[in-house]
Amino acid sequence: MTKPRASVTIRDVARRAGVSVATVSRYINKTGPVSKAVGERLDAVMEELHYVPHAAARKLATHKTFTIGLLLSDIGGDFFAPLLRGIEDVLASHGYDLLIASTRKPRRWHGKSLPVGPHNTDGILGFADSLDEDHLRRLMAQHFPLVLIHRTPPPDLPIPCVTIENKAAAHAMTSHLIEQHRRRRIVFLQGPPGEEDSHWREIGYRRALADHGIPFDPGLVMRGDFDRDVAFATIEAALRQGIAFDAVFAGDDESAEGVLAALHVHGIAVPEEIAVVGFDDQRMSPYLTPPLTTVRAPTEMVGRHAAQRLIELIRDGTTELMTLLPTQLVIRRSCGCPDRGGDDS
Amino acid sequence: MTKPRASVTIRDVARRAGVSVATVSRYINKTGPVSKAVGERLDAVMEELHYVPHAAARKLATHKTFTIGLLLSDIGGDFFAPLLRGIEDVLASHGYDLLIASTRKPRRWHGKSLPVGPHNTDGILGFADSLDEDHLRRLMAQHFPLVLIHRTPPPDLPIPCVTIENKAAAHAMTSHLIEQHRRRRIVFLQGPPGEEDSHWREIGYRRALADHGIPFDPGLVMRGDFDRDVAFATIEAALRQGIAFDAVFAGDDESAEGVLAALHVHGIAVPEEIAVVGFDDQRMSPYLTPPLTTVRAPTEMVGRHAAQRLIELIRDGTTELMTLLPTQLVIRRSCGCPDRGGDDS
DNA sequence: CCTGAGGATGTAACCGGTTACATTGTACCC
DNA sequence: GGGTACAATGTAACCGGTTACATCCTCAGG
Repeated sequence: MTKPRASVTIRDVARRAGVSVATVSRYINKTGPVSKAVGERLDAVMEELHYVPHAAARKLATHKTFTIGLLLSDIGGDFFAPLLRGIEDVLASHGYDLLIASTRKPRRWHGKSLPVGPHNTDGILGFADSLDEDHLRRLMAQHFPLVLIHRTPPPDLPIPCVTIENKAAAHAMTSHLIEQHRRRRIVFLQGPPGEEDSHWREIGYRRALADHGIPFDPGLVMRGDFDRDVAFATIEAALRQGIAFDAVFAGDDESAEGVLAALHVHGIAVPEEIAVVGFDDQRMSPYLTPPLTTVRAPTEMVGRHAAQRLIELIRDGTTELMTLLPTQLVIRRSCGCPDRGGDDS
Repeated sequence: MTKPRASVTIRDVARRAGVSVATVSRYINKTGPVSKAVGERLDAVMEELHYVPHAAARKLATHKTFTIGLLLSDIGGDFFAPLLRGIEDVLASHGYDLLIASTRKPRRWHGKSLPVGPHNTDGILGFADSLDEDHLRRLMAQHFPLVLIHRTPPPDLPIPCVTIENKAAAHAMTSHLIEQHRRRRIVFLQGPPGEEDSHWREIGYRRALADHGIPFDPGLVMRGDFDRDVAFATIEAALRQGIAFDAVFAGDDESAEGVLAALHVHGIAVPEEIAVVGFDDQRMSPYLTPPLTTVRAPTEMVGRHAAQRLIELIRDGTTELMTLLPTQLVIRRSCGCPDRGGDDS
């Protein structure tokens, strides 16, 4: 019923083939010479017995797990699928397994010990704020391979990270609104407090204002939390207070959706009265009304690069510290540009 | 540089605390009596040494990995994020780790041996067609815990599975088109060949036709492959051939998107001339033009139930064989129903 | 005072691989 | 013919935990 405990071990294979376990191990791992005849016999025996080496035993003996851990602060969202696909694809092609740990609540592990680490993986990928600074310092102290995704490390910690070009894109987007569409009072909707992408996007926004001689008005920077409903409420409040603005640069597409909804219920025309742009280019963005002008984030590439960096770090002990992937403006209609027909999707 | 091999073992802890390894192990696992005084000393020492038990060693000794494997035929898409979230959440709450193996190409492992199995996990979750029938038989023969997701096992294999109510929903959706919107020539767009969800949806569709006395026309069943572009091409071809139809039941929302696009470029009014409905209720579906009437699939719940079933199977050696989760019609505009304003999102 | 029960702890075998080292055999070269 | 090099293989220790079993101690009951 429960456990026939029939698991086949390397000794069973060795006995059946009339050789020693060392020979079997060497043959499997190509780690020493084995005669052709014995090799063939082993192939046959292993096939016959359905032998599969026990991962834990191997890990214990070699101190290599060939597993990497991925820490996510929140699984779900459009973000996650392409990121994972990129990571998984690269890892698989190098023979690594992927162990995932996630949480609904951001910062679940802050202060606690991590579910992945030296005891069960060869290295870890940490997304955004999934790890706190203590974790980073401890892991570095142990020389444990670690790569951050969408997050830069504290200045004194040389931890490789992979993230996207936020500032330049935000600058370009803001400049587009100013130059092409003559907007001057542009609201910026921030992400959650401390969110790094949002931080850089805001910097780019401010820089663009400065570069065009538009004074920065702190009253135009509002909370969006990368959340549809928060953004909706924020814009409603702004309208009610009579704050004047002619464009909204939402921190991400999620909040842009809320902005569009709020303007819609108030009967304000987009883009004629108020232009709206976002960031990320999510799946639904082309279908919003009007189609959302935004910035495409190469999320799958982020995953691929992060995995690549980590593997190099494990193998060579070193890799590039900073990988910044390019982003790209996606002009649709919500900024005021004309319909360009069969756009991408 | 490379490996300071400074890993702290249970013997280090034992020595430092002046007790034997057995005592330490017993204390950690609460598997035998340990005096209060020693317990406190051990707590202190473990904290001081940052001791974390080595997972592989424990697994080897206990023959329990506390890890489950998830096999995906293709990661990515709106589908996976909620599914994974559900799985991860339940597993984590029971102390299980999640090992993921995926592929871009469907059926990558068909005929080959699997990346997860008895050698590295306590049980596996298999999504749709990720495993072939040989895999299923072999795993069953070894009594290895296995739960299928969005797939039912061959009739002679008692493998638990978790899937959604496709037939009843498809029946209800088709009936809605017939009864509420007087449609009689309804195209059904199939998923990829062999896709099980699609199969049941088609059964529901046919049953509804029969129940309303509408003769089944095989010429109205076409390929959609759950793919936007395939669906687009199929509808274009149908229009060009002059096939008469007044509604399209797309096998999923992805293909419904293609249908809408094709009808749009041909200047056909939806829903006035042709009604369109889908299945899944993806993120973008409310934003299509017109907003898509579809069926909501409780994907996160599927993940939760599957994980729950597997854990029961591992713990108790048995669980329910079939879990069928309810789906729900989501009426929007593409079927011809009037706008109901602030719909869900 | 002796005995038995049970609490607290230690000793050592074991899980299933890997690998350093030893051993044997054969071919090759001088 | 003797020595060397190297291919092919075996022996046994080791990785870091768990756990069956043995030991020792204390305390209650007769």
